[in-house]
Amino acid sequence: MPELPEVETIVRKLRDGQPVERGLPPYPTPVGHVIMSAWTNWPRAAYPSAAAITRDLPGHRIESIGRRGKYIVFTLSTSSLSTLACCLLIHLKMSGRLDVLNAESSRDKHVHFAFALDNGYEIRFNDARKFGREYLVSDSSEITGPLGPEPLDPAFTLKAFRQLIAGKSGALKPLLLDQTFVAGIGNIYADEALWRARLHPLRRAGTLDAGEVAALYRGIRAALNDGVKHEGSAIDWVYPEGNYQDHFRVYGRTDQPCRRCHTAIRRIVVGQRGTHFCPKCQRQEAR
DNA sequence: AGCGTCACCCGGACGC
DNA sequence: TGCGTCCGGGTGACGC
Repeated sequence: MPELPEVETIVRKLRDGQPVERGLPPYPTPVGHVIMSAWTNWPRAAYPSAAAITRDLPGHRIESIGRRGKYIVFTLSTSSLSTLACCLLIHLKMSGRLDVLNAESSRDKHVHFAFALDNGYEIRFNDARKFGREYLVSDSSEITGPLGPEPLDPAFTLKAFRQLIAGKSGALKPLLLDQTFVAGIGNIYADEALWRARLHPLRRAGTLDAGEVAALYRGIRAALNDGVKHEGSAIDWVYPEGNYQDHFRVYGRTDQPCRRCHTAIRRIVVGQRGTHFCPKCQRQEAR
């Protein structure tokens, strides 16, 4: 459920030393600090392996913290202890969160990966459902290479989007969820973008006219920008962060009135995913 | 290429 | 209260 806006919020707060959950104390930014040790008790989440990460992560300095799609990217530089530059990527998947806490404090039972810094703090990957993954690679593109463009990047123009969607023929909802098409959109923001564009989730990409392609482009950008503005969505106990859930137009609003036309929002399943839309203003047929 | 299906997990919701 | 069952989320693998 962390999608682009949630991951972006997490990255910004991590850089600034702000906790992900209200009530937890702030902490010094990890940027500039050297990793002293690494630990995991869930080897299958570690790429290339738990042994490689616990062996090779210590000694690196955290140069910067960024985001690509739904991946959190720690760019690591060399230090006196280590001579190879590399990247640590973390994908939170469903239930992951990152906490920065005093290394002496006891770890929650759902922490499966942690690394300690030279300032007494420890970055902890807390993941109740164990779907998350961490990757230590020399070049982040090894992991993020297949991803499509960043939808909020200035380079992601309407012209670029037209070229991107030109060869596509399948239904819009699965297309938006395809990270190699556009990076960072998940189930919530796909539904929200389609509502804004007035396009049915099962509409075929190849049937859109120029105006509808533009509407979809604007819908994607508006939904994601709005999500970032509200610091993401806190839709259950996993991510007690932003308040975008209070602004959902369709997601999770089954049987509630459409905010445009008051028709009851419908829920269908598309590609195993709950999909919410307004049956009146998101018509399936082409104009 | 695109689509369907399953697997990976487990906390929480729900029904009894 | 306790127990059983189902759900859902992102993604990769696999089969058609």
